[in-house]
Amino acid sequence: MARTREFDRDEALDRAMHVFWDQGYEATTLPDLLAAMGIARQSLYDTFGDKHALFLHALARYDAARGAELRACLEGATSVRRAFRELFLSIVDATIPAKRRGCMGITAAVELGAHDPAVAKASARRQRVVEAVFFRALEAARESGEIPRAKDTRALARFLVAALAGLRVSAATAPDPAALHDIVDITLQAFD
Amino acid sequence: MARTREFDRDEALDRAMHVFWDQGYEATTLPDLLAAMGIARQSLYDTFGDKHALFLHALARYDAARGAELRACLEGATSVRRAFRELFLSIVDATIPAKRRGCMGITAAVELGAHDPAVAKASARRQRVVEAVFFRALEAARESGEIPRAKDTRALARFLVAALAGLRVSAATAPDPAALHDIVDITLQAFD
DNA sequence: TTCTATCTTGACTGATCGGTCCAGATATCT
DNA sequence: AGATATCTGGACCGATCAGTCAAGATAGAA
Repeated sequence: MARTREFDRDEALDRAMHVFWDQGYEATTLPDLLAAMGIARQSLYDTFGDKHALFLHALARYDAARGAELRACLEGATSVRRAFRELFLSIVDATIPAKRRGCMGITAAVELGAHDPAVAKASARRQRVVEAVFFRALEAARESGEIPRAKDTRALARFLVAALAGLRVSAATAPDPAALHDIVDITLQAFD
Repeated sequence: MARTREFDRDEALDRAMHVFWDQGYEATTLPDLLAAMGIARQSLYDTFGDKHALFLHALARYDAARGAELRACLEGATSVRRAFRELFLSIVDATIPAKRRGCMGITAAVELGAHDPAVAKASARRQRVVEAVFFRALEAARESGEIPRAKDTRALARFLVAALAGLRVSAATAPDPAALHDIVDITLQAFD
């Protein structure tokens, strides 16, 4: 009936995601995207809509991948505290070296959130999802006795979401391993 | 000998700062700047150089103002802990309402830091300055006995810098007062 | 008053932006 | 094999970008 698409939609979206992730929204041009995605201009518009729509698709993909990663980190962990420690340290390690890539979610929220309702909504949603993942893990830990019964796990989850963002910003701003480890250590004291 | 400048340099720079602060670097156009500053194109180039140089000037001005503000908050406070509480809460209050303006420093670092050496350098410097201000306040508090002698004030200062960034990102992403107050409360437990 | 250095203004430039259109290629279905 | 729907590539569009240039206005020095 018709010609089939020659490129893989998800792979192309993945590549677009990485370009936006690396450069932000405004600094990314269509030629940048086309080169990275390896597809023609018209294919991009046919498949994803315009630049803004493509960005939202990429952001959703990022959120999904990131959410899965977080869940994998925390669910079924023997010690939630240790799981969070590893999570934070993995961010420290991932942000320091040559691959100086931050968090696409934070970049999107900071760069566009104030003026772009769709991005603001996505950001708020992402924050809720992460908080929920954290909260579930903390609740499980409280029931298992790892965390004191008296702990306000809702507040702790919120704090950890903010701490994660703070760590990422710090890591992106001044990648000093010693300082970042200090930050992680004190953050984890919130479990006591 | 020659005609005198008709506009006030600092006031014009201040207005440019607010535009960048509000919109970020890439999304801000020369016409935006000229309209806000109320000066002609040529005057901008003569006085501040190109857009990028103007941004660096604006960022430096922001850092100076912000640094003075922080010092005023912390220096001479009777209780450092209470001073930090007020500092954090002022950010919560300032970020929530209509004036949904984030932190120009974080925006600059996140949007440009990875690819713009001058901005990266300014961001790192700002972080060092803020950490130093925090550190001094904490040291003074330790000597006055407000904080336990055993506290690692260097680490605590670093943590508080990160916490501040995390709070700002959270406030910009999902301005829920209850959640933000939870975050502040747990952050302040680091003093115990 | 005259001279002159500098400010102001607005037109202009080449480049690049995001987005559209069209012609030709191609794979699937009948 | 033929018909056709869709993909691909590249030319093209008006708009807008940051930055420059030149001409006129203006204030201070002599």
